[in-house]
This record gives sequence, structure tokens and C-alpha cells, in this order.
Amino acid sequence: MVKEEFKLENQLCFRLYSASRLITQAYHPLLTKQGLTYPQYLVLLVLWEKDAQPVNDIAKRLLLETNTVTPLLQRMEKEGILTRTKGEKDARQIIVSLTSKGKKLQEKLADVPFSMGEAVMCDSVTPDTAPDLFRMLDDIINRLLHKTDI
Amino acid sequence: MVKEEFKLENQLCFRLYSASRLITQAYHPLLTKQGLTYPQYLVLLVLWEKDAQPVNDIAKRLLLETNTVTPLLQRMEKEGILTRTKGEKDARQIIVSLTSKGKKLQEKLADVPFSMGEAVMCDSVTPDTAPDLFRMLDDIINRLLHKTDI
DNA sequence: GTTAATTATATCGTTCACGATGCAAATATA
DNA sequence: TATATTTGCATCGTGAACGATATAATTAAC
Repeated sequence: MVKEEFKLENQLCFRLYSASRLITQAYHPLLTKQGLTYPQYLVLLVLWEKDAQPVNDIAKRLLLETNTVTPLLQRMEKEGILTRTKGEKDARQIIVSLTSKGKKLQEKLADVPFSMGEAVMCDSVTPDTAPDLFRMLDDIINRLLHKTDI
Repeated sequence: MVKEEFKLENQLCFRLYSASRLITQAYHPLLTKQGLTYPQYLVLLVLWEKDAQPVNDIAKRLLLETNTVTPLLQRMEKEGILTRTKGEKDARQIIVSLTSKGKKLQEKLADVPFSMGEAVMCDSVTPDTAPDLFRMLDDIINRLLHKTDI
């Protein structure tokens, strides 16, 4: 008999991992129409909120390392979605700015958040309970971000 | 002003994506000691529950495609954790079985589930509330698995 | 004002994910 | 029993993630 703690059904990690993958898959048809991937869409969310940010700020916002974000931004630059220019104040920084194409994508993707909201709503996840889910996930994220070791 | 639905803070997807990545990172030091990655650990969870399964069953259990699982299993075979042998009944199948090394890993990883449990517990996620979180994630997963389109 | 330490970004190598495609074995159909 | 379809697994190409390492610019220390 398998110990309870080793059963796949009892793993929080597997649920998060699967939910994350499946929701990314759900985004795929919506984003691929505009030639975007899901992490690229996240970059756009960050830049739509505040344009012209250094690589580091974008990475921090997405909780990613720069060695993940840099190639991502390079691909998006090649697609003409954004530009990467040397910082004037600090020559080490690369300032990432949206092109007009990048800005216009927001209108073209206007219905994506609503589509995804509907795709995810179900018996236990409703506008009423979503805040609880958000709080739990935020707590887990913060706990894992700030833990020194396990 | 940025529309509410486009703010990173209002995205369920980003929370799931971040939580999943961070929890995988938390597993890393525990698993890397035994030369394992996180998806490889998931494969072991499946095989510890039931040894000698075809590739397809493992993939279905993990909600992954065989083109993801196959190379993963090939690497684990190279590490001597499992064997891949042709099915006797159905020659198309590859039966994946644990080696003694693969079986012994369960003892060496005995404290991992507990370590991860502690790493994740926080104010809003406790043994009391975890079932609610599990149910919500399961509902989201099932909804996304069974939706025809969005 | 040199030298040392830090910071911002990039490069490299490995492992996933996953769409697209290929191939051989098994099954269904004519 | 030929032929067509389906099924199980593998290969290939692309885009993440991420640890390790490198490089250049800035700042701190002496």
C-alpha cells in the first residue's frame, strides 16, 4: 500500500502544476492568433500598465530571473512588439518600450480576460469565492518567496 | 489608466503560474540531491502507486502528452531509475517499470512531502482550508480538461 | 584615483511542454 | 484477407525556466 503523503491525489504541487499548464493551454488559441505566447502576454500586461521599464523591473514583476526574460524580450523585439534601448541615466540598463504594434495588441486582445474568466468559472470558483482562492495563492507565493530554506 | 481586467494583480493565471514555478523551485534542492527533477518526481509518484505501466497510462495520469513523457522516461532510464520494455500483449506499448534504485528512492525522499507541506502552510492555507483549495483547483482542472472550446 | 565589490544584462547548457509529424502495430471495415 | 483507420510511442522544432557563468557599467572602499 502506498503511503498517503505520496499519492498524487494528495499533492498540492501537482494541482498547481496541472492547473497552470492547462490554463496556459487555454490561452494558446487566443494568443497564437496574434503571434504571442503566454509568457509574452504576461510581459505585455506589465508594459501596458507602465511603459518603458528596465529588464530588471519586468523580471521582478513577473517573479522571473533576467536570464528567462531577456531571450523572451529579444524574441518580442524581433516581432516588432517592443524596443530595447540602452538606458541614458544608467548605461547598464536596457529600457523596454512598446511599439505602436505592441500598444495596439491590447485592443486586439480585449476579450481575452473575459474569455479566460468564463473558461475557469465553475461550481466552487465563482466571483464570490475567487477572492478566497486569490488570497490563498498569494499567501503561498509570498511564503515561498520569503522563505529562507525548507 | 489601465483597465482592471488587464492588471496583473487580477489574473488568476499569473497566480497559478507563479505558485507552480515557485513550488517547483522549492522542491529543487530536495530532489536534486537524488539527481531528480520535479517532473521526474511526479513520474515516480505514479510508479510508486502502481509499477509497470505503459507510457500512455503515465502520461494520462500526469495530464501530459506522450511526446513530453517519452524523453523524460528515456532520461530516467539512462539514470537507472526505471526500465522500458516492449509490451508482450501489445507490441506497440512500452511498459515502464521501476528498478530497485527507483524503488529505493521512495525511502530516500520520505521527508519530501512533509517538507513541502510545511513550506506551503500559511495563514490562509492550513489543514482546515486546504481541502477547499484542493476542490477549487480540481474544479478548475476538470473544467479546463473537459471544455470543448472557449 | 586605483582597486574591489556590486549591479544590470546576457550567454550557455539542460530539461521541460507541446504542436506537428512519422511509423509501426493493432483493429475495424469492406 | 486486403485495405483503411486507429492507437501507442517516438522524433523534431520552438519557446520557455533556470542554474551557472560572463561582461560591462556603476558604486564603494581604500
